[in-house]
Amino acid sequence: MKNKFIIEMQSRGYLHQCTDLGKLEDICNKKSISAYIGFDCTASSLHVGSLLQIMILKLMQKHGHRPIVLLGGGTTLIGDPSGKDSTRKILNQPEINKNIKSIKNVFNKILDTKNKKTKPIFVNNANWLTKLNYIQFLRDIGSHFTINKMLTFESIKLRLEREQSLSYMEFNYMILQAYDFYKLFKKNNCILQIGGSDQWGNIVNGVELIRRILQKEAFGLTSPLITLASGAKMGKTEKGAVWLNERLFSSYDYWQFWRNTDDRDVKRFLNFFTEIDTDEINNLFQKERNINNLKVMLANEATKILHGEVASKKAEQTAKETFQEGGFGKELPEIKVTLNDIKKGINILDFLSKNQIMSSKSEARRAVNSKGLKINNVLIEDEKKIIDLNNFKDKVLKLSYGKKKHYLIKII
RNA sequence: GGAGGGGUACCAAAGCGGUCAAAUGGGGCGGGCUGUAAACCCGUUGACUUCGGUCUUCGAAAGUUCGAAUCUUUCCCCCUCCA
Repeated sequence: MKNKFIIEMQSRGYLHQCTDLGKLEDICNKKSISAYIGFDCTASSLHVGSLLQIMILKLMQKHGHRPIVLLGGGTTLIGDPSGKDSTRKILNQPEINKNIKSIKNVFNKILDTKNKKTKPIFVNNANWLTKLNYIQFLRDIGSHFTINKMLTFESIKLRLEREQSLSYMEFNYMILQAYDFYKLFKKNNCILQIGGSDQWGNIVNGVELIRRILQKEAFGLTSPLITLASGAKMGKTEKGAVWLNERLFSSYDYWQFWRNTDDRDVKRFLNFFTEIDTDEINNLFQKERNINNLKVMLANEATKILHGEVASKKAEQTAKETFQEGGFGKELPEIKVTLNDIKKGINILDFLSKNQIMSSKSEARRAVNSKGLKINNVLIEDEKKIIDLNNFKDKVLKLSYGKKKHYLIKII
Protein backbone atom coordinates (compact mmCIF):
# COMPACT_ATOMS: atom_id res chain seq x y z
CA MET A 1 0.00 0.00 0.00
CA LYS A 2 1.21 3.43 -0.91
CA ASN A 3 2.48 5.69 1.80
CA LYS A 4 2.55 9.48 1.67
CA PHE A 5 6.07 9.76 2.96
CA ILE A 6 7.39 7.32 0.41
CA ILE A 7 5.36 8.89 -2.37
CA GLU A 8 6.88 12.26 -1.65
CA MET A 9 10.33 10.73 -1.42
CA GLN A 10 9.82 9.44 -4.92
CA SER A 11 8.22 12.49 -6.45
CA ARG A 12 10.96 14.75 -5.12
CA GLY A 13 13.58 12.43 -6.50
CA TYR A 14 15.05 11.51 -3.13
CA LEU A 15 14.70 7.81 -3.65
CA HIS A 16 17.32 5.76 -5.39
CA GLN A 17 17.28 2.28 -3.88
CA CYS A 18 15.49 0.57 -1.04
CA THR A 19 15.97 -2.88 0.44
CA ASP A 20 12.23 -3.55 0.53
CA LEU A 21 10.11 -0.59 -0.42
CA GLY A 22 6.75 -2.34 -0.23
CA LYS A 23 7.25 -3.56 3.30
CA LEU A 24 8.65 -0.25 4.42
CA GLU A 25 5.54 1.46 3.11
CA ASP A 26 3.33 -0.93 5.02
CA ILE A 27 5.16 -0.15 8.22
CA CYS A 28 5.08 3.59 7.61
CA ASN A 29 1.35 3.35 7.09
CA LYS A 30 0.85 1.69 10.43
CA LYS A 31 3.10 3.72 12.66
CA SER A 32 5.68 6.40 12.82
CA ILE A 33 9.21 5.16 12.51
CA SER A 34 12.71 6.27 13.38
CA ALA A 35 15.37 6.41 10.74
CA TYR A 36 18.96 7.48 10.90
CA ILE A 37 21.55 9.04 8.67
CA GLY A 38 25.18 9.15 9.60
CA PHE A 39 27.32 12.19 8.99
CA ASP A 40 31.02 12.48 8.73
CA CYS A 41 32.71 14.90 11.11
CA THR A 42 35.96 15.58 9.33
CA ALA A 43 35.25 19.30 9.03
CA SER A 44 33.72 21.90 11.28
CA SER A 45 30.78 22.19 8.93
CA LEU A 46 28.88 20.05 6.49
CA HIS A 47 28.53 21.40 2.99
CA VAL A 48 25.72 21.37 0.45
CA GLY A 49 26.72 17.87 -0.53
CA SER A 50 25.04 16.69 2.67
CA LEU A 51 22.04 18.91 2.29
CA LEU A 52 19.96 16.39 0.40
CA GLN A 53 20.27 13.96 3.30
CA ILE A 54 19.18 16.61 5.74
CA MET A 55 16.20 17.47 3.56
CA ILE A 56 15.19 13.83 3.73
CA LEU A 57 15.24 14.00 7.51
CA LYS A 58 13.11 17.10 7.29
CA LEU A 59 10.66 15.33 5.04
CA MET A 60 10.43 12.49 7.54
CA GLN A 61 9.39 14.95 10.17
CA LYS A 62 6.75 16.38 7.90
CA HIS A 63 5.21 12.94 7.70
CA GLY A 64 5.41 12.28 11.40
CA HIS A 65 8.55 10.19 11.62
CA ARG A 66 11.52 10.74 13.84
CA PRO A 67 14.99 11.38 12.46
CA ILE A 68 18.08 10.21 14.23
CA VAL A 69 21.19 12.17 13.39
CA LEU A 70 24.28 10.12 13.89
CA LEU A 71 27.33 12.30 14.17
CA GLY A 72 30.06 9.84 13.53
CA GLY A 73 32.50 10.76 16.22
CA GLY A 74 33.66 7.17 16.30
CA THR A 75 33.71 6.33 12.65
CA THR A 76 35.43 9.60 11.78
CA LEU A 77 38.34 8.28 13.82
CA ILE A 78 38.65 5.56 11.19
CA GLY A 79 37.65 7.22 7.91
CA ASP A 80 35.17 5.86 5.39
CA PRO A 81 36.97 4.49 2.33
CA SER A 82 33.81 4.82 0.16
CA GLY A 83 34.35 7.07 -2.79
CA LYS A 84 37.86 7.89 -1.71
CA ASP A 85 40.97 7.28 -3.68
CA SER A 86 43.23 7.49 -0.74
CA THR A 87 43.23 7.37 3.01
CA ARG A 88 41.75 10.43 4.63
CA LYS A 89 43.47 12.60 7.08
CA ILE A 90 42.85 11.12 10.48
CA LEU A 91 41.55 13.47 13.11
CA ASN A 92 41.91 13.21 16.83
CA GLN A 93 39.07 13.11 19.32
CA PRO A 94 39.14 16.76 20.50
CA GLU A 95 39.02 17.98 16.90
CA ILE A 96 36.12 15.70 16.14
CA ASN A 97 34.20 16.80 19.20
CA LYS A 98 34.65 20.39 18.19
CA ASN A 99 33.36 19.57 14.72
CA ILE A 100 30.36 17.74 16.09
CA LYS A 101 29.36 20.71 18.17
CA SER A 102 29.61 23.01 15.21
CA ILE A 103 27.78 20.68 12.83
CA LYS A 104 24.93 20.16 15.25
CA ASN A 105 23.92 23.81 14.89
CA VAL A 106 22.95 23.25 11.30
CA PHE A 107 20.54 20.46 12.15
CA ASN A 108 18.94 22.52 14.83
CA LYS A 109 18.35 25.23 12.27
CA ILE A 110 16.99 23.07 9.48
CA LEU A 111 15.04 20.46 11.39
CA ASP A 112 11.97 21.00 13.51
CA THR A 113 13.06 20.79 17.12
CA LYS A 114 9.75 21.88 18.62
CA ASN A 115 7.43 18.99 17.85
CA LYS A 116 8.04 16.43 20.60
CA LYS A 117 6.95 13.52 18.47
CA THR A 118 9.41 14.12 15.64
CA LYS A 119 12.17 15.97 17.45
CA PRO A 120 15.52 14.74 16.14
CA ILE A 121 17.69 12.56 18.33
CA PHE A 122 21.41 13.18 18.14
CA VAL A 123 23.72 10.30 18.75
CA ASN A 124 27.47 9.97 18.62
CA ASN A 125 28.80 6.55 17.84
CA ALA A 126 32.01 7.30 19.72
CA ASN A 127 29.92 6.54 22.79
CA TRP A 128 29.81 2.87 21.95
CA LEU A 129 32.54 2.33 19.41
CA THR A 130 35.37 3.58 21.59
CA LYS A 131 34.32 1.25 24.37
CA LEU A 132 34.32 -1.93 22.33
CA ASN A 133 36.34 -4.86 23.48
CA TYR A 134 38.28 -6.12 20.50
CA ILE A 135 38.04 -9.87 21.10
CA GLN A 136 34.43 -9.68 22.16
CA PHE A 137 33.60 -7.61 19.11
CA LEU A 138 35.32 -10.02 16.76
CA ARG A 139 33.37 -12.92 18.24
CA ASP A 140 29.98 -11.23 18.40
CA ILE A 141 30.04 -9.11 15.27
CA GLY A 142 33.07 -10.03 13.23
CA SER A 143 31.96 -13.63 12.93
CA HIS A 144 28.95 -12.51 10.89
CA PHE A 145 31.06 -11.02 8.14
CA THR A 146 32.99 -12.95 5.57
CA ILE A 147 36.03 -11.48 3.94
CA ASN A 148 34.86 -13.05 0.68
CA LYS A 149 31.76 -10.88 0.72
CA MET A 150 33.47 -7.78 2.01
CA LEU A 151 35.93 -7.87 -0.87
CA THR A 152 33.07 -7.64 -3.33
CA PHE A 153 31.86 -4.29 -2.05
CA GLU A 154 32.37 -1.43 -4.42
CA SER A 155 34.29 0.76 -2.01
CA ILE A 156 36.76 -2.02 -1.32
CA LYS A 157 36.89 -3.45 -4.80
CA LEU A 158 37.72 -0.12 -6.34
CA ARG A 159 40.63 0.50 -4.05
CA LEU A 160 42.00 -2.98 -4.61
CA GLU A 161 41.55 -2.84 -8.37
CA ARG A 162 43.38 0.44 -8.61
CA GLU A 163 45.99 -1.01 -6.32
CA GLN A 164 45.60 1.92 -4.00
CA SER A 165 46.46 0.88 -0.54
CA LEU A 166 43.63 0.24 1.84
CA SER A 167 44.56 -0.11 5.45
CA TYR A 168 43.11 -2.74 7.73
CA MET A 169 41.69 0.12 9.74
CA GLU A 170 39.64 1.44 6.84
CA PHE A 171 38.66 -2.05 5.85
CA ASN A 172 36.85 -2.29 9.16
CA TYR A 173 34.79 0.80 8.55
CA MET A 174 31.84 -1.01 7.06
CA ILE A 175 31.62 -3.38 9.97
CA LEU A 176 31.53 -0.49 12.36
CA GLN A 177 28.80 1.20 10.37
CA ALA A 178 26.82 -2.02 10.35
CA TYR A 179 27.29 -2.22 14.09
CA ASP A 180 26.00 1.34 14.46
CA PHE A 181 22.78 0.39 12.76
CA TYR A 182 22.47 -2.70 14.92
CA LYS A 183 23.03 -0.62 18.03
CA LEU A 184 20.48 2.01 17.04
CA PHE A 185 18.00 -0.66 16.09
CA LYS A 186 18.23 -2.15 19.56
CA LYS A 187 18.53 1.06 21.51
CA ASN A 188 16.25 3.44 19.62
CA ASN A 189 14.10 1.05 17.66
CA CYS A 190 15.54 2.59 14.52
CA ILE A 191 14.42 0.41 11.64
CA LEU A 192 15.76 2.38 8.71
CA GLN A 193 19.10 3.71 7.64
CA ILE A 194 19.24 6.30 4.90
CA GLY A 195 22.32 7.44 3.01
CA GLY A 196 23.75 8.50 -0.31
CA SER A 197 23.95 5.89 -3.04
CA ASP A 198 27.63 5.36 -2.25
CA GLN A 199 26.55 4.08 1.15
CA TRP A 200 24.43 1.24 -0.19
CA GLY A 201 26.92 -1.48 0.61
CA ASN A 202 27.52 -0.23 4.13
CA ILE A 203 23.79 0.08 4.77
CA VAL A 204 22.96 -3.39 3.50
CA ASN A 205 25.60 -4.78 5.82
CA GLY A 206 23.77 -3.30 8.75
CA VAL A 207 20.44 -4.69 7.60
CA GLU A 208 21.99 -8.13 7.32
CA LEU A 209 23.72 -7.93 10.66
CA ILE A 210 20.41 -7.14 12.32
CA ARG A 211 18.74 -10.03 10.59
CA ARG A 212 21.50 -12.44 11.57
CA ILE A 213 21.77 -11.48 15.20
CA LEU A 214 18.25 -10.43 16.06
CA GLN A 215 16.25 -12.18 13.33
CA LYS A 216 14.49 -8.86 12.79
CA GLU A 217 13.96 -6.89 9.64
CA ALA A 218 15.52 -3.51 9.16
CA PHE A 219 15.53 -1.37 6.03
CA GLY A 220 18.00 0.56 3.98
CA LEU A 221 17.30 3.36 1.59
CA THR A 222 19.58 5.50 -0.51
CA SER A 223 19.27 8.82 -2.28
CA PRO A 224 20.72 9.43 -5.71
CA LEU A 225 24.03 11.07 -6.30
CA ILE A 226 23.37 14.63 -7.36
CA THR A 227 25.00 15.52 -10.61
CA LEU A 228 25.09 18.96 -12.12
CA ALA A 229 23.96 19.60 -15.66
CA SER A 230 27.44 20.91 -16.39
CA GLY A 231 28.97 17.67 -15.15
CA ALA A 232 30.84 19.44 -12.38
CA LYS A 233 30.59 18.48 -8.75
CA MET A 234 27.92 20.29 -6.85
CA GLY A 235 28.93 22.79 -4.28
CA LYS A 236 31.77 24.75 -5.76
CA THR A 237 31.70 28.49 -6.25
CA GLU A 238 34.26 31.18 -6.85
CA LYS A 239 34.39 31.39 -3.07
CA GLY A 240 35.18 27.72 -2.58
CA ALA A 241 33.07 25.02 -1.01
CA VAL A 242 29.52 25.86 -0.06
CA TRP A 243 29.47 25.33 3.68
CA LEU A 244 26.31 25.22 5.69
CA ASN A 245 27.71 27.04 8.71
CA GLU A 246 27.20 30.76 8.39
CA ARG A 247 30.62 31.46 9.83
CA LEU A 248 32.28 29.69 6.90
CA PHE A 249 29.86 30.74 4.19
CA SER A 250 27.64 33.75 4.63
CA SER A 251 23.90 33.63 4.08
CA TYR A 252 24.33 36.15 1.28
CA ASP A 253 26.83 33.91 -0.51
CA TYR A 254 24.55 30.98 0.13
CA TRP A 255 21.68 32.81 -1.52
CA GLN A 256 23.95 33.67 -4.44
CA PHE A 257 24.95 30.04 -4.79
CA TRP A 258 21.36 29.05 -5.43
CA ARG A 259 20.64 32.07 -7.57
CA ASN A 260 23.44 30.98 -9.89
CA THR A 261 22.01 27.53 -10.52
CA ASP A 262 22.25 26.24 -14.06
CA ASP A 263 18.92 26.56 -15.90
CA ARG A 264 18.80 22.84 -16.40
CA ASP A 265 19.09 22.12 -12.69
CA VAL A 266 16.49 24.54 -11.37
CA LYS A 267 13.53 22.20 -11.40
CA ARG A 268 15.34 19.34 -9.73
CA PHE A 269 16.78 21.64 -7.13
CA LEU A 270 13.41 23.13 -6.29
CA ASN A 271 12.29 19.59 -5.57
CA PHE A 272 15.41 18.67 -3.70
CA PHE A 273 16.11 21.74 -1.65
CA THR A 274 12.83 23.52 -1.01
CA GLU A 275 9.58 22.48 0.57
CA ILE A 276 7.47 23.73 -2.28
CA ASP A 277 4.95 21.13 -3.30
CA THR A 278 5.98 19.06 -6.31
CA ASP A 279 2.75 19.80 -8.17
CA GLU A 280 3.20 23.47 -7.44
CA ILE A 281 6.70 23.31 -8.90
CA ASN A 282 5.39 21.72 -12.08
CA ASN A 283 2.78 24.40 -12.22
CA LEU A 284 5.33 27.16 -11.85
CA PHE A 285 7.35 25.78 -14.70
CA GLN A 286 4.30 25.87 -16.92
CA LYS A 287 3.36 29.40 -16.03
CA GLU A 288 6.64 31.20 -15.51
CA ARG A 289 8.33 32.44 -18.64
CA ASN A 290 11.38 33.86 -16.97
CA ILE A 291 13.43 31.16 -15.33
CA ASN A 292 15.33 33.77 -13.35
CA ASN A 293 12.28 34.31 -11.22
CA LEU A 294 12.33 30.65 -10.36
CA LYS A 295 16.01 30.87 -9.49
CA VAL A 296 15.22 33.69 -7.11
CA MET A 297 12.51 31.55 -5.62
CA LEU A 298 14.92 28.66 -5.22
CA ALA A 299 17.46 30.95 -3.55
CA ASN A 300 14.82 32.42 -1.24
CA GLU A 301 13.42 29.11 -0.16
CA ALA A 302 16.71 27.31 0.25
CA THR A 303 18.20 30.18 2.23
CA LYS A 304 15.10 30.40 4.37
CA ILE A 305 15.39 26.76 5.35
CA LEU A 306 18.98 27.12 6.51
CA HIS A 307 19.38 30.72 7.63
CA GLY A 308 15.80 31.81 8.24
CA GLU A 309 13.39 34.16 6.61
CA VAL A 310 15.06 37.37 7.70
CA ALA A 311 18.46 36.44 6.30
CA SER A 312 16.85 35.23 3.12
CA LYS A 313 15.00 38.51 2.61
CA LYS A 314 18.11 40.53 3.29
CA ALA A 315 20.09 38.49 0.80
CA GLU A 316 17.42 38.93 -1.83
CA GLN A 317 17.28 42.66 -1.20
CA THR A 318 21.05 42.97 -1.40
CA ALA A 319 21.11 41.03 -4.65
CA LYS A 320 18.45 43.29 -6.09
CA GLU A 321 20.28 46.45 -5.07
CA THR A 322 23.61 45.17 -6.24
CA PHE A 323 22.78 43.46 -9.50
CA GLN A 324 19.72 45.27 -10.74
CA GLU A 325 20.37 48.74 -9.45
CA GLY A 326 24.15 48.69 -9.27
CA GLY A 327 23.96 49.97 -5.75
CA PHE A 328 25.44 49.14 -2.36
CA GLY A 329 23.65 46.09 -1.01
CA LYS A 330 23.82 45.91 2.76
CA GLU A 331 24.70 42.23 3.02
CA LEU A 332 27.75 42.37 0.79
CA PRO A 333 30.93 41.18 2.46
CA GLU A 334 32.51 44.00 4.39
CA ILE A 335 36.11 44.97 4.69
CA LYS A 336 36.96 47.44 7.39
CA VAL A 337 39.71 50.02 7.09
CA THR A 338 40.90 52.74 9.39
CA LEU A 339 40.44 56.39 8.58
CA ASN A 340 44.14 56.92 9.08
CA ASP A 341 45.11 54.41 6.41
CA ILE A 342 42.70 55.96 3.95
CA LYS A 343 43.91 59.47 4.65
CA LYS A 344 47.41 58.32 3.79
CA GLY A 345 46.12 56.71 0.64
CA ILE A 346 46.71 53.12 -0.28
CA ASN A 347 47.70 51.60 -3.59
CA ILE A 348 44.94 49.50 -5.12
CA LEU A 349 47.16 46.44 -5.61
CA ASP A 350 48.41 46.53 -2.05
CA PHE A 351 44.90 46.94 -0.80
CA LEU A 352 43.59 43.95 -2.72
CA SER A 353 46.34 41.58 -1.69
CA LYS A 354 46.40 42.68 1.94
CA ASN A 355 42.69 42.09 2.38
CA GLN A 356 42.65 38.60 0.89
CA ILE A 357 40.55 39.68 -2.03
CA MET A 358 43.52 38.62 -4.13
CA SER A 359 46.18 36.15 -3.12
CA SER A 360 49.04 38.24 -4.46
CA LYS A 361 49.87 41.54 -6.01
CA SER A 362 50.45 39.82 -9.32
CA GLU A 363 46.95 38.46 -9.26
CA ALA A 364 45.62 41.90 -8.43
CA ARG A 365 47.63 43.38 -11.27
CA ARG A 366 46.17 40.84 -13.67
CA ALA A 367 42.69 41.69 -12.50
CA VAL A 368 43.23 45.36 -13.23
CA ASN A 369 44.84 44.67 -16.59
CA SER A 370 42.00 42.44 -17.69
CA LYS A 371 39.43 45.07 -16.82
CA GLY A 372 37.98 43.12 -13.95
CA LEU A 373 38.09 45.69 -11.18
CA LYS A 374 35.67 48.45 -10.40
CA ILE A 375 35.37 50.98 -7.65
CA ASN A 376 31.86 52.30 -7.25
CA ASN A 377 31.02 50.84 -10.64
CA VAL A 378 33.85 52.72 -12.32
CA LEU A 379 36.46 50.61 -14.10
CA ILE A 380 39.97 50.85 -12.65
CA GLU A 381 42.49 50.87 -15.47
CA ASP A 382 45.55 52.14 -13.67
CA GLU A 383 47.34 49.68 -11.42
CA LYS A 384 48.96 52.61 -9.66
CA LYS A 385 45.60 53.89 -8.55
CA ILE A 386 45.60 55.16 -4.97
CA ILE A 387 42.49 54.67 -2.87
CA ASP A 388 41.82 57.67 -0.67
CA LEU A 389 38.97 59.56 0.92
CA ASN A 390 37.69 60.85 -2.40
CA ASN A 391 36.61 57.35 -3.36
CA PHE A 392 34.28 57.01 -0.38
CA LYS A 393 30.71 58.10 -0.11
CA ASP A 394 29.52 58.24 3.48
CA LYS A 395 32.55 56.24 4.55
CA VAL A 396 31.66 53.40 2.20
CA LEU A 397 33.12 52.28 -1.09
CA LYS A 398 31.99 49.42 -3.29
CA LEU A 399 34.72 47.32 -4.78
CA SER A 400 33.80 44.86 -7.51
CA TYR A 401 35.91 42.07 -8.91
CA GLY A 402 34.29 40.52 -11.92
CA LYS A 403 30.56 40.65 -12.21
CA LYS A 404 29.68 38.69 -9.14
CA LYS A 405 32.12 39.50 -6.41
CA HIS A 406 31.34 42.72 -4.61
CA TYR A 407 32.72 44.06 -1.37
CA LEU A 408 31.88 47.03 0.78
CA ILE A 409 34.92 48.82 2.08
CA LYS A 410 34.00 50.68 5.24
CA ILE A 411 35.93 53.23 7.21
CA ILE A 412 35.72 52.60 10.92
C1' G B 1 63.99 -10.97 -3.56
C1' G B 2 64.98 -10.27 -9.37
C1' A B 3 64.06 -7.25 -14.08
C1' G B 4 62.14 -2.91 -16.15
C1' G B 5 59.26 1.97 -16.24
C1' G B 6 58.26 6.48 -13.84
C1' G B 7 57.84 10.99 -10.22
C1' U B 8 57.19 18.13 -14.21
C1' A B 9 52.80 23.83 -12.29
C1' C B 10 45.57 22.93 -9.70
C1' C B 11 44.98 18.07 -12.79
C1' A B 12 46.56 15.29 -17.17
C1' A B 13 50.76 15.38 -20.13
C1' A B 14 55.22 17.15 -23.40
C1' G B 15 60.21 18.70 -22.81
C1' C B 16 65.52 15.29 -22.05
C1' G B 17 72.28 20.53 -21.60
C1' G B 18 71.38 27.07 -23.01
C1' U B 19 66.31 30.12 -27.14
C1' C B 20 62.33 26.90 -20.33
C1' A B 21 58.68 30.37 -15.61
C1' A B 22 58.57 25.25 -18.83
C1' A B 23 54.49 23.11 -25.21
C1' U B 24 49.42 21.24 -25.31
C1' G B 25 44.61 19.89 -23.17
C1' G B 26 41.34 20.25 -19.00
C1' G B 27 40.16 23.24 -14.84
C1' G B 28 40.35 28.25 -12.57
C1' C B 29 40.05 33.53 -13.14
C1' G B 30 38.89 38.05 -16.11
C1' G B 31 36.56 40.22 -20.56
C1' G B 32 32.81 39.97 -24.72
C1' C B 33 27.75 38.15 -25.95
C1' U B 34 23.54 37.36 -22.49
C1' G B 35 19.59 36.59 -18.26
C1' U B 36 23.96 37.05 -12.01
C1' A B 37 22.14 30.78 -17.08
C1' A B 38 24.17 27.56 -20.95
C1' A B 39 26.87 27.52 -25.46
C1' C B 40 30.44 30.27 -28.03
C1' C B 41 34.64 33.86 -28.75
C1' C B 42 39.04 36.54 -26.64
C1' G B 43 42.63 37.20 -22.80
C1' U B 44 45.07 35.27 -18.54
C1' U B 45 46.92 31.41 -15.14
C1' G B 46 54.81 31.29 -9.84
C1' A B 47 56.28 35.74 -6.85
C1' C B 48 58.34 40.70 -6.61
C1' U B 49 59.22 44.85 -9.85
C1' U B 50 61.42 51.68 -10.49
C1' C B 51 58.23 47.31 -16.26
C1' G B 52 64.73 47.39 -17.68
C1' G B 53 64.51 43.11 -15.10
C1' U B 54 65.14 40.27 -10.40
C1' C B 55 64.09 36.02 -7.30
C1' U B 56 62.10 30.94 -6.23
C1' U B 57 60.18 26.38 -8.95
C1' C B 58 60.28 20.37 -12.63
C1' G B 59 60.14 13.95 -5.92
C1' A B 60 64.69 15.14 -1.98
C1' A B 61 69.80 16.03 -1.28
C1' A B 62 74.66 16.35 -3.19
C1' G B 63 77.68 16.78 -7.63
C1' U B 64 79.49 17.67 -13.06
C1' U B 65 79.22 22.17 -16.10
C1' C B 66 80.27 28.95 -17.95
C1' G B 67 75.09 27.05 -17.83
C1' A B 68 70.62 21.55 -15.57
C1' A B 69 63.65 20.03 -15.56
C1' U B 70 67.30 17.82 -18.83
C1' C B 71 73.86 14.49 -17.23
C1' U B 72 76.04 11.68 -12.52
C1' U B 73 75.50 9.70 -7.41
C1' U B 74 72.67 8.64 -3.12
C1' C B 75 67.94 8.61 -0.91
C1' C B 76 62.43 8.61 -0.81
C1' C B 77 57.87 7.32 -3.29
C1' C B 78 54.78 5.05 -7.23
C1' C B 79 53.78 1.57 -11.27
C1' U B 80 54.52 -3.05 -14.58
C1' C B 81 56.36 -7.96 -15.06
C1' C B 82 58.78 -12.33 -12.78
C1' A B 83 59.60 -15.18 -7.96
